[in-house]
Amino acid sequence: MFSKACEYGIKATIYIAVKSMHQERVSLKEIAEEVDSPVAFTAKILQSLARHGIIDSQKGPTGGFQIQESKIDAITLHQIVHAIDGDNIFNGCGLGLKQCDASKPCPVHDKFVGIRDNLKSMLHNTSLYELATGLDIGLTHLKR
Amino acid sequence: MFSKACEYGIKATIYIAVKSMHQERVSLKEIAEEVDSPVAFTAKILQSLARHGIIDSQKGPTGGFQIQESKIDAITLHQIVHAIDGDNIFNGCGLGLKQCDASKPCPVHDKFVGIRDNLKSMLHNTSLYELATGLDIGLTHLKR
DNA sequence: TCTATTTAAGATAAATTTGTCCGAAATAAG
DNA sequence: CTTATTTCGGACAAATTTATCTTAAATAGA
Ligand code: FES
Ligand code: FES
Repeated sequence: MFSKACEYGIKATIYIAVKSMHQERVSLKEIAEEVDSPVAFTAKILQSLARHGIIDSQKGPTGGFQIQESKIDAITLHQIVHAIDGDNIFNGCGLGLKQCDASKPCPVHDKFVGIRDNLKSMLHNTSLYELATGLDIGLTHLKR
Repeated sequence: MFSKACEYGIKATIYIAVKSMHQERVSLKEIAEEVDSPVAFTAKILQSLARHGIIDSQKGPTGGFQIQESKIDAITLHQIVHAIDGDNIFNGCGLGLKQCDASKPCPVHDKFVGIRDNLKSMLHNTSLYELATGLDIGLTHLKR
């Protein structure tokens, strides 16, 4: 469904959000540890998220990653997924046709569009805040 | 969403079904042409579908692929996807945790399970027959 | 200023997926 | 039986994704 990069990116962002809500900056090493992801690969993903303006990064001792508390509420899963995996999952044809278009639909178009739109609106309606809160109060987990 | 192999496999199966409904066997070459897929790769996928008992193959001159007409109605998209992509998409965690389990859910579990179940039931409820019919009467297309 | 620490960036490598090639096996037809 | 045609099977190759390594840049603190 999502790429590994996206899975790691989502988990990392949620973890950073939890820490940010407690006014703590967090290091790459800690993130990779808590998220169960390869350190250097995670670094790449976080760099990309930083360039997309979703997270902030700070170099040097006491450096690390954080998210402005005021933004946590406004960031959606959609933004994260879009930043990492692009928009093919949101607009692409389920059978890989170059263009998904109801005027020349593939055999699964009608059935597929519903699922795709479901996913899209779920991601749009899910805020980083609620995901981080669930994790913070121990309702959900990042490893298993 | 689906792998390339799965996309090709679905399109090929639908095309074979259309031909089979007209009592015609169809060659690999024709399938790859009509489905816009690489010939040799398509051969691999069709071999796999044949081993899974979803399609029949026949070697030699006048050989090719076909589907028993009586089965077309009973074959579902789910069977095809499951044969090629396995069941990770149906049961796997959206964030890649080793096990998706409501008793130790990942942050997106509750939201994700709905989407995943939607997809699953859509694939279960979509028969090869209806997809092939749509294509046969020119309502849908395999290339673009 | 110097050092230690942490992220940035680019090159490189490993793993997986996608795609190709070629000889073998089956089989229809002359 | 021989030949032409078609799928089968395994090895091989290319492309993409995932993961690592190394050096540079920033920066906090001694
Ligand atoms: S054309 Fe294939 S999903 Fe729309
Ligand atoms: S645990 Fe992640 S989707 Fe169920």
